[in-house]
Amino acid sequence: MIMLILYRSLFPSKITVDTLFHFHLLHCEIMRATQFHLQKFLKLMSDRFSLSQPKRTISSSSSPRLQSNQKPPIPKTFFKSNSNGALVNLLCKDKKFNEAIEILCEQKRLGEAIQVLDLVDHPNAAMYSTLIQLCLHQRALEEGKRVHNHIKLSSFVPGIFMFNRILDMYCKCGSLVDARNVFDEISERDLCSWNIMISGYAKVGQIKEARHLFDSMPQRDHFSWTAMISGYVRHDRPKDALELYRVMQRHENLNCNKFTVSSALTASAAIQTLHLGKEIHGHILRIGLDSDAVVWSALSDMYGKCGSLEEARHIFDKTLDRDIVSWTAMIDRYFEDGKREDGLSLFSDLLRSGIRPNEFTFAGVLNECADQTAEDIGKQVHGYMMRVGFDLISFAASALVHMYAKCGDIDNARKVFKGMPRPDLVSWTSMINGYAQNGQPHEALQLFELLLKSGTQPDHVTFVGVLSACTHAGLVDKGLEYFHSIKWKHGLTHTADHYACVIDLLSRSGRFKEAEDLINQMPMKPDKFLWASLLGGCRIHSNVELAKRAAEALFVIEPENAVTYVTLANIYATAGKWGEVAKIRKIMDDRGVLKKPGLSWIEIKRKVHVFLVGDSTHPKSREIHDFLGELSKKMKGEGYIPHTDYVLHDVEEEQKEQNLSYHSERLAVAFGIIATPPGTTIKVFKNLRTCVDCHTAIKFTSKIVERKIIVRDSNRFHCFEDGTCSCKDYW
DNA sequence: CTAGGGTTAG
Repeated sequence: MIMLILYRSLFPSKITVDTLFHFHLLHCEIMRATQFHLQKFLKLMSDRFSLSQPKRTISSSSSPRLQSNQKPPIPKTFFKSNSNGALVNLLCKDKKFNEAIEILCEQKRLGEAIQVLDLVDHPNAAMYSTLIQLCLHQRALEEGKRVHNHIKLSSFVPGIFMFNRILDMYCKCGSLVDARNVFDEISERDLCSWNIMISGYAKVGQIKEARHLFDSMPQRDHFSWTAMISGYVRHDRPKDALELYRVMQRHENLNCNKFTVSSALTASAAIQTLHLGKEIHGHILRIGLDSDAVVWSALSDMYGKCGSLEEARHIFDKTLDRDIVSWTAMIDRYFEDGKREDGLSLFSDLLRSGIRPNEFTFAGVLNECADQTAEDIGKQVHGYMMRVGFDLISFAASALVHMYAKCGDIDNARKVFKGMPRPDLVSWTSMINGYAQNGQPHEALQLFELLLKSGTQPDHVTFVGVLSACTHAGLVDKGLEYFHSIKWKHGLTHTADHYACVIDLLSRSGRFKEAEDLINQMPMKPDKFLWASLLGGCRIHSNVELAKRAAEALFVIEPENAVTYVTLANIYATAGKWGEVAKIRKIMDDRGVLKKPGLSWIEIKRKVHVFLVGDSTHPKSREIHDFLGELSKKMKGEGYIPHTDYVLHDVEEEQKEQNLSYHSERLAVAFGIIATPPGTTIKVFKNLRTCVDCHTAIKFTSKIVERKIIVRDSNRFHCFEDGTCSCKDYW
């Protein structure tokens, strides 16, 4: 339609192949253009053609000339023609550089926008301003420096306004050194310059410098105070923040505003002091700031963190102009408090309210799904996100990857990941971890190599995934290589997690000497994860002496954890040291250590079925046990020998006296098989680690019933297929 | 849109 109108108005009497061709080109441009740009484009085109209108009427009789004179000027493409390329080219040809820069900046094409600068003889404040703004927004330090240098070399003399913008840009890009240089260069700093500098320092945690400037500045306004207060809050110094807040209140000429009170509220939430928060709440009511959505959010945050969730909800319900942030905060508050149902129900209220959830909302709900391995809900959220649209470069996208990976749906995780134009480090890490946990350690390592090639800098969390992939793949030396590369190649510091991973790696393969050496020379105290890994390794290789050392360390760190006692007892039992076994039993009784009951669950037709060990409460219990009895016979026929040599079972409270008592995962798997059509993949979740016997039994089961069976235990995913498990018996 | 607050994963 637009094409037709444009065409008629410009070429009322003539259609030639050439003009049609041009219109085809224009059409392509228009189709790519956004609504906003379309208007600009049309205006530009009509300006152009109205100028040459007289010629057009004359030439309507002689078509050849019309074509040569009237050709819409489509110059050689200087700028990428992916969208609005021709428009930008036209604008540049017309020397409308301002507009060209504006359009490129709006499309976040920073590099090209800076290129335009080089075409301009005398760039003006507007151009620089737009560019600096975008650099600031994109946190593009290098580009920002380029523009800054351009300004320095040009004839343009920046005013204080421009200086402050540059200052802010450097601060936001995290380059406080550059910012400080600019700050020191400015001859006539205004209050704003000081405030930008202070908040720059405060934001990155250089509180000392911030405070120094704050103390030495000629005069302060509420911006200065608030910047300082929020700096303290952000960097874990809530007490200093509240102290400053109190001092500020004593200055009568200073008004607390919504920014100040929200920071103060965050501070009292951080030290979990309800009465202080209530005091500030009173203050807020007195000065009438209670209608602000952000203040509300801080208020509800404070009440939530100080243990008054109902009060938080009460305030939430009373707030009239709740924005999406308030909703998100309230929903997440429920999740934090373990109230998944309340959180989800508020989320569905939100969907009904018509307010569009943002990336944070999606991320919050998806992360909850990931924690709960609620893939079903996660998928629904994903579907909703597809309908309303979401940014593929956002928390939400990486939360999706995380959710699928955590739920063991590695295919969907990969699909989302592949769809991301520029996956962030968190997505890479989730994906690597996902592969590692889902029995695809080689894919995990391949992906890590891809990450390095992409130029993204891995961090300490990424290496946890990499090291655990090596562990799962049994690649001990490769793992050690990666471990050392953390320091010498990537300049990162080893964390306790890295040490725990390497100890896991070494002790699983029985290289205890190296493991001990490493423990003795590590710079921090070994944590419980490290000792637990070591203990696990000792169990595999029956290393009684070292197991004792590891267990003793664990008894100090977490005396209440039954797993340690049970594992140690098992190691003693395997070594035939029954006296020691009895001792441990006694210690457990004396200390009142209770074993965590093992439970497994399976979701079928949106209903979750939970099983305890030896459970017979399920309505289909009879069928389940009958099925397991039949299965047991077939398994024995195939060569299955039950593992009953462990006196104290791994982690579950159970006596394996008769075959009638099955571990919860066996029951869940059995139920899955009888409740679904042949061939359906069974997916079972378990809160504890699965035991050797069940692991073997499920391997047989997968072969006998010809099903893919996925069991996610507390450690990892096991994917059983045709008699083997993806973990290759290494877990 | 010259400075400031709340949600923030692996």
